[in-house]
Amino acid sequence: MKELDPILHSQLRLAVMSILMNVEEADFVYLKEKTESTAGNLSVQLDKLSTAGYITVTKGFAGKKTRTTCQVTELGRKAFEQYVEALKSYLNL
Amino acid sequence: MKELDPILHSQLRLAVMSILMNVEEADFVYLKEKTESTAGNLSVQLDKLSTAGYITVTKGFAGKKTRTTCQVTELGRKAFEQYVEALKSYLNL
DNA sequence: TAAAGTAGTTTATAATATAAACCAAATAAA
DNA sequence: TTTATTTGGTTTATATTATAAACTACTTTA
Repeated sequence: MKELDPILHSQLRLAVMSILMNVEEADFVYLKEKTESTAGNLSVQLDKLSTAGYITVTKGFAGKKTRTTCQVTELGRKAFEQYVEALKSYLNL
Repeated sequence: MKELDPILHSQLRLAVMSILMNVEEADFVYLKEKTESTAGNLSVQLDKLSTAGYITVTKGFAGKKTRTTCQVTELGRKAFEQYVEALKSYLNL
């Protein structure tokens, strides 16, 4: 049986990646709302995705407020697609 | 976003369930080989699935050797199907 | 009958996820 | 204008989970 990438096999990280696969970019606040996660948890998981090279995290400003935006990388896109393929063999899809 | 049943969202437990969904029953040794897990890990995860009511574990004999066989329950079958549905929304399938 | 193998379980440890506590800047209220 | 309050996060402590190592009991082989 295929290995399931442990970086992606986590509910919150998978949710974040799932969102990022369908948009150009998404910011911290949006991801937090969409995933209904706590800020702390989200922050940690974004770090892990970023450290793995699956997303880029950019800190900027929206007016005077800080704004953290995320984008999936090419590596992340590939990892996600491979994860989906691996999972299919478990789910009988 | 839908919740992913934490009992199923574990590589080894998911692998076991995936196997059991397609066969009448499977024994410990077979599951261990198929999943390439250690006996200890498998034993623990079978317990969890059993405690959740997702599988039944029956201890019997094959000749003089002990033989532990597992079967998925109706509850387990439903949980697995719901898990698949929930995952689909993450994977864009 | 001693050694090695089989079929597991129990327990200790490492890794993970999660939330609570915290911090800094901006805005609102007194 | 100083003092709450809110916003947008990060760091750290804790609970949960996964995993393998160590162990048990019984069987087969030498």
